[in-house]
Amino acid sequence: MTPERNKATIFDVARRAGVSIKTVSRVVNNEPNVRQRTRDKVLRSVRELRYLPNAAARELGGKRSRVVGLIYENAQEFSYLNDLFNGALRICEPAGYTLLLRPLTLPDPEIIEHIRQFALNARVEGFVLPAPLGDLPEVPALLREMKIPFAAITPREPAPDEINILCNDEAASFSLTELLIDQGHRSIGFIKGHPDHGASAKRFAGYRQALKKNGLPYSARLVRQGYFDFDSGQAAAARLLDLPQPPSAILASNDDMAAGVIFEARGRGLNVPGDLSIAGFDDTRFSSRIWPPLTTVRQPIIRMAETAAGLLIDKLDGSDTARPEAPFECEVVIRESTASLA
Amino acid sequence: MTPERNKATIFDVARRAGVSIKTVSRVVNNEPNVRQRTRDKVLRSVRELRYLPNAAARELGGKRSRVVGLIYENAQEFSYLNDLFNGALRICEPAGYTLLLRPLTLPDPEIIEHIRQFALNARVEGFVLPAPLGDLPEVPALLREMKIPFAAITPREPAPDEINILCNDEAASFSLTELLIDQGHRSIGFIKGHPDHGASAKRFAGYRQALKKNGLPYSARLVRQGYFDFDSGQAAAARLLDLPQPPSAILASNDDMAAGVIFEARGRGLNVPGDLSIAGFDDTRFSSRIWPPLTTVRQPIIRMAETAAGLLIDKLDGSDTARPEAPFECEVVIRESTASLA
DNA sequence: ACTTTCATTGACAACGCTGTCAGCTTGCTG
DNA sequence: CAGCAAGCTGACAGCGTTGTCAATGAAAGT
Repeated sequence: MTPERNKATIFDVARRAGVSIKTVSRVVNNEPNVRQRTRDKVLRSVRELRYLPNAAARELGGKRSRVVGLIYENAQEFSYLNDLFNGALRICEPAGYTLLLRPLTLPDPEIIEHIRQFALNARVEGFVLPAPLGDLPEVPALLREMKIPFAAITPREPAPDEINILCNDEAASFSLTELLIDQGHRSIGFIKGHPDHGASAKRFAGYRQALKKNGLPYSARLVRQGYFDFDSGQAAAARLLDLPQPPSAILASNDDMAAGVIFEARGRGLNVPGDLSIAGFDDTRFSSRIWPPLTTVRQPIIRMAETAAGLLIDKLDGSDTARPEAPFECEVVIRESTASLA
Repeated sequence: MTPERNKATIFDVARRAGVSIKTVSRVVNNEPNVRQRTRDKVLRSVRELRYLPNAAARELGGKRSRVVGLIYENAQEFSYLNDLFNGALRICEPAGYTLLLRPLTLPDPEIIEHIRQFALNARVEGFVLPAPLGDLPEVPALLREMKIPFAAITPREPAPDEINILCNDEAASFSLTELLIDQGHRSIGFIKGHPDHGASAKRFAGYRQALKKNGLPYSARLVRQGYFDFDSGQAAAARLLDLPQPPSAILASNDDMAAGVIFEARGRGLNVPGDLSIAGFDDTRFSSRIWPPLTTVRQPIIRMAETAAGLLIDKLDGSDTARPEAPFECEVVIRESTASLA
């Protein structure tokens, strides 16, 4: 069944280089205490024989699987997942790590058990933990209990000795809100994100701060709860637009919901952005493809994922360079779904 | 570094059950020639000790990695990839296989080398090969050369002894075109898909057949080449709409391009579907979320992926039940981007 | 009852690597 | 130039399975 494979083993390399297998092992694993000349000899025969270490033997002998797990919520926006995966993969692959994906469906009372099984079955050495899984307290708790290191990509408070990648959601939300205010909007609706996502609170906070700083009143009527999906965005928009004095702009906590707002506005014959300005978050693949193209906030997900994977692997490899990461900067992308109030 | 793991080994199980490790191995691997009573005894201690076979030892001893690779074009529509992955995973995981993803960027002169490296590094035993990679002749050729079985999900001619999952693209395209004809459209533009995708030709063929059967003339002017992306769809639409006698309906070979057509139509102040009916293919996540919601064709990707993975694993496991699969049925989804000609 | 056959079971050698530890070289120190 | 530390190298024992093959037990045929 199994196809023919790379046949050269560490013995072949050792014989050809005239050293012991242990020395080959040292060279291949970049361990210290090998004379340069010896190292070169070994590397040459590695190349000549196209030697590829047998991962199974490596794991069995060395207790290291070199597997990094990436668990995520299945309902997440695909472009987010795609960036996440590609970013992490770009780091893991050259470092000799295998990146394993595992979707999880929320809510799920057995989620902890599923993660545990996955970690065990796949021999995961470390996890990349994107939002919203990193926001659930029990997930980090489980990993701590299992003593599996993880790199969270989520706007929570960074715990000591744990890797946590942040971006300045709050500041971005602030800017976006100010943009609308600068355009003359005085009544700005806000659709909150899923309460289990840490980003939701941050984005909401940025909105409130911008109102406050610009002397605009905060009205709870203009704020609706959403759940990051299209339908909840549409529903929230419907209620905002049904208000006796509907807002002239709506800020949705992500683009899916913003798309729902546009959908609802169109259904009511409203002109966007003429009658209603709309902005979102995330700069999804489709944000620029819908009509009108969406004003939104772009997170550097790929770089965040790269950093997360990089720090995690450093930790797994023991090259513990403890460096506190500065939050990543979000970027406001201004498109055509927002306009000055006539 | 490596966290504490499941400690029970095959020896522990064997001792507890009062048998040899080989017998435990037999039971765990569902091999024949074990008395039922013995099997039960072993299974009980497996359960009691929460025994989990060590995958590395298994691979080292048995030469089987139980890794299935899923390579895909990175530019692919995410929802397609997501369905693909989830479908395949749903089969692989319970069967004890690890599903490994590997994005590939096209075009890439070294793609073959990348796939080869991936197969070697990850010890891939079998591949799920979705379009358009399965359409490239060199990819199946490489896998045949490496003697790695694969299950292609692509509308090519099924090769003997190879797994190939099909769906009736052509018939779906035919239906979609007839739908427009039934709505009174007599001048229907068509935007072809990427020439490297097998589906493109099928979809185009269905269009032509429908015209022919309904006695409508075929005009090359009404056909433009696209590349499955939004921009090429928009560009093609621009040229069709610039025609002295523009079509009253446009059929795009996928939804991304159809979204581009809508975008272009809106930019010109055209009313969709009032002035122009538009339909696409694939029923992307956003197809129902853009305005107007898109009439399109839905493929049962998840089921296709499940079937592909299932047949592949059967083959890897040696339970070779050679069964010719009937093509999967696509489903025309009628939404609001198409309407009767006034 | 005595083979013969086949199902069932176990002993033990791989599999290809890393960890441990001992031994041999060097280079320095005084 | 002895004496010692540090650098370098190799021998060898695992690691936890599966594959091979021989041994045993049970069923069937004569």
